[in-house]
Amino acid sequence: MLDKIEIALLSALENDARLSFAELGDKVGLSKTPCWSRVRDLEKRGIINGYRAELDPAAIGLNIHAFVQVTLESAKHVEFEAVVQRHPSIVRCFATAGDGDYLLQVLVSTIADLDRLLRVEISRLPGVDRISTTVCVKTVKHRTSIIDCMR
Amino acid sequence: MLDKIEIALLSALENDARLSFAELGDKVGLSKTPCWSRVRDLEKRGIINGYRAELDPAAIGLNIHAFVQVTLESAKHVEFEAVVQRHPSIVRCFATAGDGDYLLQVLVSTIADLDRLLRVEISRLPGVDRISTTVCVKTVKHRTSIIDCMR
DNA sequence: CCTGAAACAGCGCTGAC
DNA sequence: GTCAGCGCTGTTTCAGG
Repeated sequence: MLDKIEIALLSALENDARLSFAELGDKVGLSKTPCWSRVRDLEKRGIINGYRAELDPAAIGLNIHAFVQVTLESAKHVEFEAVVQRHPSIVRCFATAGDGDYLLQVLVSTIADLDRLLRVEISRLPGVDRISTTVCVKTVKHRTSIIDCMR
Repeated sequence: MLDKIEIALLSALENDARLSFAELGDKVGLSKTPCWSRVRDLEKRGIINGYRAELDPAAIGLNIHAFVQVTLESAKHVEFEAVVQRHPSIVRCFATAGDGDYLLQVLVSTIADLDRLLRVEISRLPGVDRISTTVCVKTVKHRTSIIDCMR
């Protein structure tokens, strides 16, 4: 599925997406031509989804980071997901098996913002029965490369 | 704290970290020199933490995505965090306020891997009292740019 | 599959304005 | 902020192992 060179390419690009193909080639032991074509191939196969600048939330004033477990009372999944998609403070949303139907990851500036988000924006969403919030007090680990999970 | 041009730069780079400074300049209405110096400044201020290729976990065989809430019985935080840091399948770890002391995000290939991770690797970690696992069955939303949370 | 060379436009980066 | 400039890079194509 993935050979050693592809894994090396992915690992390098997960650490620094702005590497030039010459630098990339040095890291994986390839000249820039095959290096370029293999990266292009990884993009076409949907393995590389894009290249993103990683920002520090706290550095731009997003000091509150929380997880919200949502339980729906009724089959309002479509409406609920639509609202979630368009809400700017909801960074991620996962449908889950276990307690709760959804897990939301939210990012806001102040506790007042969090309060408003939870009590007036999420709780009143169509079909929401119960929410349970967990505030993140420290980021212990933030792995930048998921390719290491494969070993 | 951040002016309009900086927000535009961050937004553009969160969508495509491989943009050249000339392309970036076009998007924000700047020539490439000030564009370059402002991005460099954003990096030095710690607002831009790096540039990462975003991979599709499922495309590389990481089919199981789960969240694990961990409660510690004793003051073994240091040892626990050290093990978490070095475990390849644990992508993220947050210390939390609320039910549970930590929230782990894990990525593995198969249910068997998840079972082993939970029952032999995490449960037996120093000080672990209770764990509660939530499996992600669908990613509803995965916002690539957090700069939108600021409005 | 890979390398190496050649080509050109465009790039990162510096310095002067 | 702008502009001009240097050397190197990205991308493509080609010939060859």
